Amino acid sequence: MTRASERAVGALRELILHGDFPAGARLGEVELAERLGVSRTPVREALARLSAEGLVEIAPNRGARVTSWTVGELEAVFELRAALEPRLTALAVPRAATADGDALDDLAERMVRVGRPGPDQDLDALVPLNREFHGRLVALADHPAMATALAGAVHAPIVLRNFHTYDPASLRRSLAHHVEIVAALRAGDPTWAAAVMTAHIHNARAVMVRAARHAQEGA
Amino acid sequence: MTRASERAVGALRELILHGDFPAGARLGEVELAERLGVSRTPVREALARLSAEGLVEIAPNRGARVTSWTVGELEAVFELRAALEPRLTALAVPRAATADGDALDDLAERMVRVGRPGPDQDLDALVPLNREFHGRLVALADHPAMATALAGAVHAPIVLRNFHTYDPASLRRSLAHHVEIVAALRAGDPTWAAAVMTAHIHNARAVMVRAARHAQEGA
DNA sequence: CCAGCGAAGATTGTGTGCAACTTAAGATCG
DNA sequence: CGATCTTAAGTTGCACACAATCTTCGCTGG
Repeated sequence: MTRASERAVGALRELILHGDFPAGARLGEVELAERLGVSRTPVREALARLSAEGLVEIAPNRGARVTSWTVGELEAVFELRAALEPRLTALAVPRAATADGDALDDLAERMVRVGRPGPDQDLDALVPLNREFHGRLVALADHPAMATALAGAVHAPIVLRNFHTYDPASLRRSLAHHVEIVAALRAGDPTWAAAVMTAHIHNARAVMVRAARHAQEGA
Repeated sequence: MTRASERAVGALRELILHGDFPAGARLGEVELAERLGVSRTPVREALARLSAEGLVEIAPNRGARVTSWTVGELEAVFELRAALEPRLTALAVPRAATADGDALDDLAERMVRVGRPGPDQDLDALVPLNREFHGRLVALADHPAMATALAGAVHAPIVLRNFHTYDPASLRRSLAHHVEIVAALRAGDPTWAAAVMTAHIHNARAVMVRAARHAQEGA
């Protein structure tokens, strides 16, 4: 059997990312321990690790909560992504083999199909595909320092259930960016790829900030 | 009394940064527990947190070791710093009050005095001053996302006991950079400050990479 | 002599009990 | 009636014990 703390980390991360625990929700240790079928010890370790990832916040003697983001913090996260992810994309270009391009192309195409308005549209299916796309790109860059620095930042938009907040034009742009990044990668042009990634992130930033502002005022 | 795990994190971080545990050294839990006067539980938590900071590496069922850096990883860390720290510096400029400029000026001047060749030179004294200087700049930027992303990277050079590896010309440049950054900050010019910070990091990178190469070949 | 195997020792992973702290409700006093 | 103190319930922090895993050393066989 795999390690209990390992399972706890994965399970809890999925629960949070999937929205079972909304932002700000309290994460009691005994509650999680029962739910995950382990004792409090691995739960504590899982919370500590997710805290390092930025998914939960731990207040001493007061327990853990799912991280909640102010508009300002959300903008800050996108600034960080804008600083790092284009660089990683550029690094990935010369390292990509043909097969990597094929895999990314497949992902980008599937996202376009699933994201296109109509009866087949499934915005929830976009989330894992998007994670996979960006994850593969980061892996190709083969730059652990930047990858870990980025890791804490990428979860924030996901927690906000992002694709439902995209307006049609922004969503179309976002999906087109993926396709264009693959094209730039296949053309072996890191500057092109990085530029599209920059645009991609700024587009996402605009969507998320608008949504967060709206949610904040609406509440 | 303050929390045991908190003390353990701080104490262990200082021990590693101070060089009591060389890179690659094994960190047995019972050994640390006895040394720090706590039980294994807070030690494990401390190791987990320092692992998130990048100071130690944990292998499942095989314990923790002080992170050791290959030349390639070291270069990667400096790439990350080059991507983030100039931005943070630029952000810090408009937020700095006169008192902040004074404090940074004081630090920069003390570093110049302590770093100047002669009987008063004390390269070990530079380490905490340098940490404080960069730390204050990061704090001024008031950008938690970037700050935490950077946190893991800044330790690496310190672990390598850096200032002893500087040749006189590079050291002089490095100390001059600090002074110039303060000047740019006082002039309210973020572009200037960011540019000097970029140069500062590239200068450090050249020194560290050369030293790491030398150490690797010498061993 | 070397490779592979096996058992003992050591170390990490997990469960559980108790102490310390936080928090919220109720009582007491102004 | 409102504010503050008290108290009790619940939760986290820590220590310790046991289980699982890894490592090392010795042994056997080729």
